[in-house]
Amino acid sequence: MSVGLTPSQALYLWHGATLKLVQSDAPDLTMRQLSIILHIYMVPPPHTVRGLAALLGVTKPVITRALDSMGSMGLVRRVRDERDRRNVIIQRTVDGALYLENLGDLIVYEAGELPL
Amino acid sequence: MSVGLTPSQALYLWHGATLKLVQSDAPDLTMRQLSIILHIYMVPPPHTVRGLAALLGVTKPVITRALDSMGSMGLVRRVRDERDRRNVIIQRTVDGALYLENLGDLIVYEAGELPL
DNA sequence: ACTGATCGTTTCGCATCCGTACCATTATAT
DNA sequence: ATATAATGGTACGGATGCGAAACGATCAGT
Repeated sequence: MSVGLTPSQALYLWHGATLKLVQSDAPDLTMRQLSIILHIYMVPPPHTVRGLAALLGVTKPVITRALDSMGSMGLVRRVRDERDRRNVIIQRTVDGALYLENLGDLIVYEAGELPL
Repeated sequence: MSVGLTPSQALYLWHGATLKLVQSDAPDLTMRQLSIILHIYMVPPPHTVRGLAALLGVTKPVITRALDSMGSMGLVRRVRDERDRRNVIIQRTVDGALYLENLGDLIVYEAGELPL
């Protein structure tokens, strides 16, 4: 199954998906927050604050605040690393998995609506 | 050319694309702003403040402010409708077209990196 | 001409996000 | 034991976004 995508199709896809995302009542994540939660769920652990900050090219407080926000939404969870108690390991949650599952379905649906 | 996309592939695609977008020096658009500019460029004109507000399900000032921001970035342009001077027609710009062209290429590149 | 509706903008108070700088805790090296 | 480094969090001032409400300009109906 190939995912050959033209630039025009790519933009149509993003147009439809972001529109649905904005229209929905789902929590309105920042682009950075979305990038963070996607990374946490799509890339094998462990994930740390410092690692995410370096990956995104932003400062640590950005990650801390994003985890605060998404944590209060129940999308991610913080756990102290017992092997090195300076670290905080960011973990997935059921609600976070549901959120991304919903996002994935939304994009797939938009892809189905694409003009070929 | 089919765009069959599994939910997993969709999330990988968004993961890669949002990550590159955050990492880049490109102006950091809000999800709403991104949705607006995509709509302006992907859907035939005319585009008005009220129409966009209704489409996104947000209030008018949100659109006004988004146009202020993106206007100062040179991504969109406002023009009075001479047939009905109450209306403001939102138009495309060269810089806006370049911005979206870049976004489209970025997504296409990520799609090429997708695990099949 | 007058009235009411429509459209975009502005103002207001509030919430959130940003980067810089600093702090508390914990680990490592000497 | 002490000093140094590393990690995440907090405080701060500034920038930006938000919705509700009010405003000025313009149009349409009578």
